[in-house]
Amino acid sequence: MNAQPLSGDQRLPIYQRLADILRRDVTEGRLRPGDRVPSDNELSHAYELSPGTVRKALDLLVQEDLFERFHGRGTFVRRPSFDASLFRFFRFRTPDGTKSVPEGRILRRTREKVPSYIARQLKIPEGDAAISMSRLRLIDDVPIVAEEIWLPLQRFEAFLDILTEDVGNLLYPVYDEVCGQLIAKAEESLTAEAASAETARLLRIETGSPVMMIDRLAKGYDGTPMEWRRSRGRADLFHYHTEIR
Amino acid sequence: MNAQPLSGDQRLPIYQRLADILRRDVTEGRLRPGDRVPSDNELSHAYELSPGTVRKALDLLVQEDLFERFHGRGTFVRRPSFDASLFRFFRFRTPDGTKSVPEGRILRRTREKVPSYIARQLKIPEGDAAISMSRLRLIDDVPIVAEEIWLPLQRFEAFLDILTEDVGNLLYPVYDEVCGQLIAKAEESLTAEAASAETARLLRIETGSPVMMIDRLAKGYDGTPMEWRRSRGRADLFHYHTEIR
DNA sequence: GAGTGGTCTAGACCACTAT
DNA sequence: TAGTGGTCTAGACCACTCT
Repeated sequence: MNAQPLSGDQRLPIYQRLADILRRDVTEGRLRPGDRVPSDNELSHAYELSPGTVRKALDLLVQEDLFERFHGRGTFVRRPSFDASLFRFFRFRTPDGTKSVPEGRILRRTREKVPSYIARQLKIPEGDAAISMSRLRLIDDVPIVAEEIWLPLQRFEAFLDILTEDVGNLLYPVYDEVCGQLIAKAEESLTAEAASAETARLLRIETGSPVMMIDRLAKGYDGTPMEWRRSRGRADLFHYHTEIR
Repeated sequence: MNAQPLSGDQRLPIYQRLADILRRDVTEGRLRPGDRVPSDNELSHAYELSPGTVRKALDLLVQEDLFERFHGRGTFVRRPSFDASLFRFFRFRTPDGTKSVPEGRILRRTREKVPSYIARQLKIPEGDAAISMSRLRLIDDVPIVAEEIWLPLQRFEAFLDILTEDVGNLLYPVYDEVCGQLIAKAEESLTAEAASAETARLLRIETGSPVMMIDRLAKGYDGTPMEWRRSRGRADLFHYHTEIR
C-alpha cells in the first residue's frame, strides 16, 4: 500500500476519518465478509499515522461488530450471521441439546403487486411488482414460526428461476449466491397479537391464542432495504431475555 | 491520593486491574452514583501508571455504562435510571408529545410467605416472609401495566413503615431513601400470554386477549437480587424495537 | 522466525468547563 | 487561568499464529 492522504471532513478526528474509509471499503464491496483487513502496520504506513491512531480506528469498527481481530492472525471483516437470530427468541429443545437450524419450507412463492405499507418499508414505488413468499419454519416437523416475506423484484428476479425445493433452510446465503445481494444488518420490531384463523392453521394452534409477531427489515451494508419479513410464532415458545443497566 | 500498588491477579493486564479496583469502589459504596471519579491525572500519579493506561481502564468502565465522562468537567459514576425502561416497551402518547413518568398506584402491600419460585430468584430461604405488592401503572387514568412485586423482608422492612399513598411514581428512589438499597441493574425476561380474569379486570380488557409479560429481577451493584417484579401490559400497546447485525 | 495484534509508556497539544 | 478529558505521536516489549 502506498501513502495516501486522509479524505473526509478535516474537522473530524483522524481515527474517525480512517474508520469512515474502512467502513466505506466494506459498504462498497472492496472489502467483503471474511476478507483480511490490512494490518495495523500496513495502515499506519499507508496513511502515515501513528500505530495508536490506527488501532483506535480499528477498535471502533470492532465495537461496531463490523470487524473482528485475532491475535497473531490479523483483522477480518465479520460475516454477518443473524438468520438464526429469530431463534434466540424461541425456546426449542433438541433431544441432545445441540443447536440446529430449523427447517425452512417455502409454501408459496408468487409475483404480486406490493402492498403500500411494504413498498414504503422497502423504499420501492407503490404498485410495483414484487416477490411474495409464505414460509414455515419447523423443528422436528413441528411448526414454530410462520413467515410472510417480500422482496423487491428488481434485485431478486433471479430468485424466481430456482426451484423452491432447492432452497435450503437459510435464505440469506441464497440471496447472496443467486442474486448477488448481501444482507448485512436488520431492524426488528416486536409485538404480540391474537392468532388469526390463517396463522392458527399454519401453527396448528387455536384461533385467538396469543402469538408473537416480529417484523424485520433486512438491509445491505449501505443501508438499502432488501427484504421485509413478518414472522409469527407461538407465544408459549417465545422467550426474550435482556440485561438492563 | 498517594501512590499505592495495583492489587489483583498479576497475570491480568494493568488496565483491567485498575478497572476492577474502580468497579469495586462502586460496588462497595466508596463511589456512589453522581460522585466524581478521580481525574486521569490523579489516578496515573496515585497508581504510577502512564496516562494512556489509566484512560484505557476508564474507557472500559464507560463502555460498561458504569461511568460517564464530560470533557472539561471530569469523570462521574452514572446514575442508573431504568425505572422508565418498561416504558420503552409501551407506546404512550401524551397530547403534547412530551414524555412523562406514568402514574404508579399501589393497590395492595402485604407481608406474605414467599412462593418458592420467587425465593429462588431472590436467593432467600424458601418459606421466608417477604413484602408482596400489587401495583398499577396508568397514563391519563388509563391502566397500561399491572405489576406484581416481591421484596425480601430483611432489606426492605422499613418500606412497610411508610404510607403507600406517600410513595411516588417511582419505587427505586424510595428503596434508596427509605431502605438504603440501591438498584443498579436488572435482568428482564419477556413473553406473551392470554389475559387471566384478574389481569383483564385490572387492565380493563377482555379475558383471553393477548398480554405481554415482563419478569424483572433487579439487583444491586454487587449483583445481589433485590426485587422481583412481574409486569403485564396490553399487547396492543406493546412495541419493542431493536437493531441486529 | 516473521508477522500479527495486545499492552504499556511518556509525553505533546488541543478543546472544553469552571471560576 | 487552572484543570479536565480528547486526540495523537513514536516508539518498546510481549504473546500469539503461521509456516
